[in-house]
Amino acid sequence: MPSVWSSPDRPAYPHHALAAVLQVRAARLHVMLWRRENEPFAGAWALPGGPLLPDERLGASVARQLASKVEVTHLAHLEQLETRSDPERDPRGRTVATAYLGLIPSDVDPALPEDTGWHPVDRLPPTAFDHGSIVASALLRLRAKLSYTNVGYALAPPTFTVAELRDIYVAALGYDVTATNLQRVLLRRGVLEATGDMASPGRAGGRPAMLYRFASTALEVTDPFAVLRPPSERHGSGRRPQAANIP
Amino acid sequence: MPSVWSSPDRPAYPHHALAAVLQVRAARLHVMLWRRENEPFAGAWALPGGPLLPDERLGASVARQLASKVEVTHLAHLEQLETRSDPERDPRGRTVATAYLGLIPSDVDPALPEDTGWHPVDRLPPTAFDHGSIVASALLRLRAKLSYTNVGYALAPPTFTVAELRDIYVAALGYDVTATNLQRVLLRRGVLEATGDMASPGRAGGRPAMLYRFASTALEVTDPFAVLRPPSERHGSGRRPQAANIP
DNA sequence: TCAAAAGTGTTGTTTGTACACCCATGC
DNA sequence: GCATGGGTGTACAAACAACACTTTTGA
Repeated sequence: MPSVWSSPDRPAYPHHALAAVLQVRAARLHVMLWRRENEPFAGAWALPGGPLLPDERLGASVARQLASKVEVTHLAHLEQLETRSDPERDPRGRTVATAYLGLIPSDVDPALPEDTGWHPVDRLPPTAFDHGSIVASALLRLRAKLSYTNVGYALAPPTFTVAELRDIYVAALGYDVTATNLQRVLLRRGVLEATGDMASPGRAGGRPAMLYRFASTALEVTDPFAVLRPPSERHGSGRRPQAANIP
Repeated sequence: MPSVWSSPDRPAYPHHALAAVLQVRAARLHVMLWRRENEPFAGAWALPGGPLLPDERLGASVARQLASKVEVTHLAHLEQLETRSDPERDPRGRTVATAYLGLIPSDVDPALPEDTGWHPVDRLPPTAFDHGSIVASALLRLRAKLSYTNVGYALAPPTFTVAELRDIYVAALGYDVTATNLQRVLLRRGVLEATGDMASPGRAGGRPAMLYRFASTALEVTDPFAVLRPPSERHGSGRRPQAANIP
């Protein structure tokens, strides 16, 4: 097998896999960043990631590199985001980077290396390379998918009350959502299901809350676009169109 | 931390930019493919594309490579789709490829090189590499975006009747849409606007149709998700959430 | 008995589909 | 006038937001 290394007629580029790992912590959405020790961007914060290895796929590469930061089993969701190719993105020389979006449920608090920490997405420290804008992309992607898929499962604990879920959605979406309507929408869509258990009220009292869980922990499109749908099932074949790799 | 940059192995990979260019032709959605002359996959059909050059961004690379096939000015839309990294995707050796989705309006018929042609997406010839599944991804992306953005402008001529637009949507979506409701939805959303002109009826007669155009020829999200919207504008700040890089 | 928290009922609005009906033209 | 499309009007349904109201607990 020919070498993967560069030759004059086959220009080759170091390829990095990056992860924007998001988690709701203390009612705010955070992203995992590590502090660079060396130039370039010494002291700035960067997304975890690193070079793609010769017989690795990008998805596996991200997972491998994240393994040095957190237990990968905590990652409830991982999806490809976009590929950045600006020749100037790394001052040391040209690299191409493919970014992934990762999500961690709010109930785990993985031990992180010394140089790594969580930062609120709406108040990022100085970031290295183009990582700041990658975080912005990740945010947009997450917010979109929260609205029309069941990705919430990747941010929420295994079971939760509607109020707890509301706090997670509010943190992730960045705007207010009422528990009443959140419950109704997600139940109607079959995204949530009751566990049958109840949470005990806090010391302030109040009616005990039901515990819910996500009905599925695989990504599903739950709100196939309301518009331009195919003719209704009454006469037709009943097939709805594939609900898109949004992506 | 040891620098990966100074260490001897800094694996690099040839990177290809590919384009799945779609156009509605004769009431069917087609994709542009060229026939490979040489091994591997000699005789199979491939997406246009080629190697990323040393100071090129991926978007520019796709545009450059497409220029050898069609006039790039015909490309009404171009967006990044996804990056494929399977080590086995090219039997000659490892490559990474980033695919783009391109759209050409139905009223142009660009001259193509000898080896290049249009193929209905629902009846592809044998395809090279992973290009068949990339076409499938492009299709899903297009269909999703037709429903909640104004991408239609990139498939339609500058002006058109609702019936003509309907035919384009039907071809692209792969299921039936009524002209009546398509018109209503797109007008209500402000996606379409009347030109004031009329089309002359065919020789079979019939009421003359109004000519419409897309109000904007830049990609816009026209149906920010109907769900989990922020509190209504009546009291709040009125800001809707960023409508996502769907992408 | 009161405050706190959870959940349900109800109403109004928006947005879409379905389908009947009216309109303008060629022959 | 009549066939052939084009366009509008109306009815119906689904999905959601808003908000009042009821339920169930702790103190």
